[in-house]
Amino acid sequence: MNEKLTESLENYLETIGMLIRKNKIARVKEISKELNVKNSSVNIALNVLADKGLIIHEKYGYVELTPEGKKIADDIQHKEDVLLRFFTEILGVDKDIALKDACRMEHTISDETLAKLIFFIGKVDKESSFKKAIQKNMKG
Amino acid sequence: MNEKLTESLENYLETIGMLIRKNKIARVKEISKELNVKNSSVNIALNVLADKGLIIHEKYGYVELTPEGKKIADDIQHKEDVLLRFFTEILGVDKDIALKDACRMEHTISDETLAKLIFFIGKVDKESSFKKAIQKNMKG
DNA sequence: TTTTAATGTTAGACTAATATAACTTTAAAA
DNA sequence: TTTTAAAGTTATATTAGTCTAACATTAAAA
Repeated sequence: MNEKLTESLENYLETIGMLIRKNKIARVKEISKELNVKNSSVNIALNVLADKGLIIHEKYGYVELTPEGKKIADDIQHKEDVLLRFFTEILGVDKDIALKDACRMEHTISDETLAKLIFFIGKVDKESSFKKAIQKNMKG
Repeated sequence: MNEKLTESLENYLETIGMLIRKNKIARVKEISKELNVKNSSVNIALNVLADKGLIIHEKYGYVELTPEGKKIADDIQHKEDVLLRFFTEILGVDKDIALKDACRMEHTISDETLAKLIFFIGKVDKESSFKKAIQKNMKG
């Protein structure tokens, strides 16, 4: 059951989650626009995700996430958020570039490394001396 | 000419570079062993890389990198090294996990983010108070 | 020098992800 | 209520990367 998804399928799930958050509903057209693919490609991916029990998609209807699908979508979104924060707030990477990097790396970072990274960001936030040292150091 | 390589082709180049560094020569068998693929898969990839002018491979002979191929191989290896150092030395990730993560992320990190990361690691190394703060903070 | 094991190559098949083009359904405008 | 444009679907094709199985070459052992 817990087969690792491909990067492509993870992106579909994440996008569906984002659209539902933003618009309440997710439609094929919106997904294809977001991912820069054709409706036909979306349809094929949706069939695969439905087979895996991660979405519900009735013909010509909206796309919904099952609880399991939502869990995965949220997990990937969380990884993106953490990476984005690290790149922008600590490394000082330009926001657009940081987002692109986060969107690609979110599929490959391990849970262990993610946990360490979250811990690191937390420490930086909580301890002002540490934060100042970083900001001072990353400017020059 | 400067078409972006696929992750798979990048891995082949990087592996060829590593084998030449380690053994002076790179052979199909060694590449397939390293990447956990079959010889036939290696052969197909080598044909593609040769077409792109990144390797030289005469039938039944060793595999060599062209200057352009070596440049790409070194570049990817460098990205891996930087990521590995960050994960192990600063985040404190277990070495095996850190290496796996680095090997996947080396294909997606941008030059901009890499540069910032190198700068960050350099600062941590040079300023002992900063380093101490990080080590102290990452233990707990 | 011949035989044979190891290595390398080629042909053909499969999977995943995409596209185009033709067709269907839905829903909004006339 | 009918027409039509937008959205969704299906069929078919292509590309990249892999595999297995059959075949070829090399080099080492007999």
